[in-house]
Amino acid sequence: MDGSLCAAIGCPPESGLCQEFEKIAAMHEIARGQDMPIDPARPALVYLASGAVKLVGRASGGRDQIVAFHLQGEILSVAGDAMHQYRLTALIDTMAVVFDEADFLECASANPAILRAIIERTQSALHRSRDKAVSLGRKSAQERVAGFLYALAKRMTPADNGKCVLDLPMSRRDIGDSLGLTIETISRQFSELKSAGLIETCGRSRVLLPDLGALAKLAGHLDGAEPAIAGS
Amino acid sequence: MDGSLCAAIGCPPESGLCQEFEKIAAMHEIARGQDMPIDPARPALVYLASGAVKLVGRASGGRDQIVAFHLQGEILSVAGDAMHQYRLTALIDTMAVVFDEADFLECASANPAILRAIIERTQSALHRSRDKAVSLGRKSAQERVAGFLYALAKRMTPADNGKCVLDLPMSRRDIGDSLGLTIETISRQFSELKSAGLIETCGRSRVLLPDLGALAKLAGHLDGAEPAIAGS
DNA sequence: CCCGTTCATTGATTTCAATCAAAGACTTTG
DNA sequence: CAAAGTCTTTGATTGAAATCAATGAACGGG
Repeated sequence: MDGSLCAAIGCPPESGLCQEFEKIAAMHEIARGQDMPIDPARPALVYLASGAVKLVGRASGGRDQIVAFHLQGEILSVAGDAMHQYRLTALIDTMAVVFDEADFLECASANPAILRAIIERTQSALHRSRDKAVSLGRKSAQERVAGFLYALAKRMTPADNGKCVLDLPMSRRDIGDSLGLTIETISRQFSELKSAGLIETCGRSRVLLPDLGALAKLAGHLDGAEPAIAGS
Repeated sequence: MDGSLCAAIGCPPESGLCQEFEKIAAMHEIARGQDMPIDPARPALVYLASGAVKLVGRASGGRDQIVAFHLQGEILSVAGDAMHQYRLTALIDTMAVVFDEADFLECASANPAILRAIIERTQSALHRSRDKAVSLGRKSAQERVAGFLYALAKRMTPADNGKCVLDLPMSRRDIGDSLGLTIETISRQFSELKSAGLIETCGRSRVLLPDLGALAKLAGHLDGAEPAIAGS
């Protein structure tokens, strides 16, 4: 391993714990577009040393739903006993370290800092998943696309609040699979946002967002009190 | 407190840790239909000593999406910094113990067993949330309703595999808000399932499921290999 | 540099669930 | 037990996104 896992989870290098983890770790080099082998019987923890992946759930009929994107340095948990079947696919060439969850936790038991790091990351994933559920369950195509671009901007360029430029690391299909929409709908929404002056595109992946605030508003998020209705 | 929290998270009664937790705990008695006060600025951990709650996310325009149901004995984490606004509403009279998350983890740091219990519960919630995302994003109304009933049956009567009787603890509106559908659509799907002989209803809440296997099939879950298409 | 492939856009039509509207069933309460 | 209210069911219509179909733009290998 390269030690970046230890840095990521706050494991002190001098503790010798890294050597312990190394014993139970399985390294996987996954080329862009390839799936990571997952044993459904054994819950796994995956650390992304480099690269980026999508976690995809599949319903019958080949309908795919991307449940999360994960980037370099993140840790994710993959279930054993879920209703649906999941696979982890590399968006770009990726180096992943896979642990059997039980083994990892056994190993980490001595170190509360690591356990707390896992808790924190799992909770972030949970909270993002909940937000996704709200979007998927209750929002229009336009709101979902606007929210997607807004969230991506916030995640990739946290500082800039007015405008920003994005290089989308995923295809229209991936965006559709993430938002529960078809590629055609994604395309149409991009066109509408363009007409509305809220985005400009350049090639397939380059997007300019001139007014992040307006985008957030379109996303239909409820931040702050809902305007009161007169008489109620 | 009543000690059930310690039992739930595996905290040894003789350790004196329960007394520590008691210091940072806030008890809340919430009547059916009432919201639990949540401070959006402070992430919280909530233990349900008794009762049942729904965690509801709200988009603009008053559109509600139930993100999870939680029952007696469960622990849930409520975010501070989410895209949407969430509230925790009691389905029945509920006794909840609320902790500031940071305080709780500080207190639990000495005890890896507690941290592992939190990890396990958070991961279960995450995995269920992912399954929900797949349903919300890619499934028809019929599949969602069938899947809902199937999952509820599995959760409430884990032993019986053939048929079972449910007493729905939530209204049609709650089911709709959980599945991203309207009450009318829920009602229509119930009627269709009735005609198909897959459910029988008795009053508002009593439901008989004579064929759990057929229900699972209708739910569109992908368990096992997808049937190969000839020539591909 | 050009051709071929893949990916994205645009248009026409269909479909599923939302919405609008009304009637019927179950509870609760006086 | 009756009345009031809430929750549920059913029906008619609308609407947003899926699907079907074709064109057009970007990338990559020869």
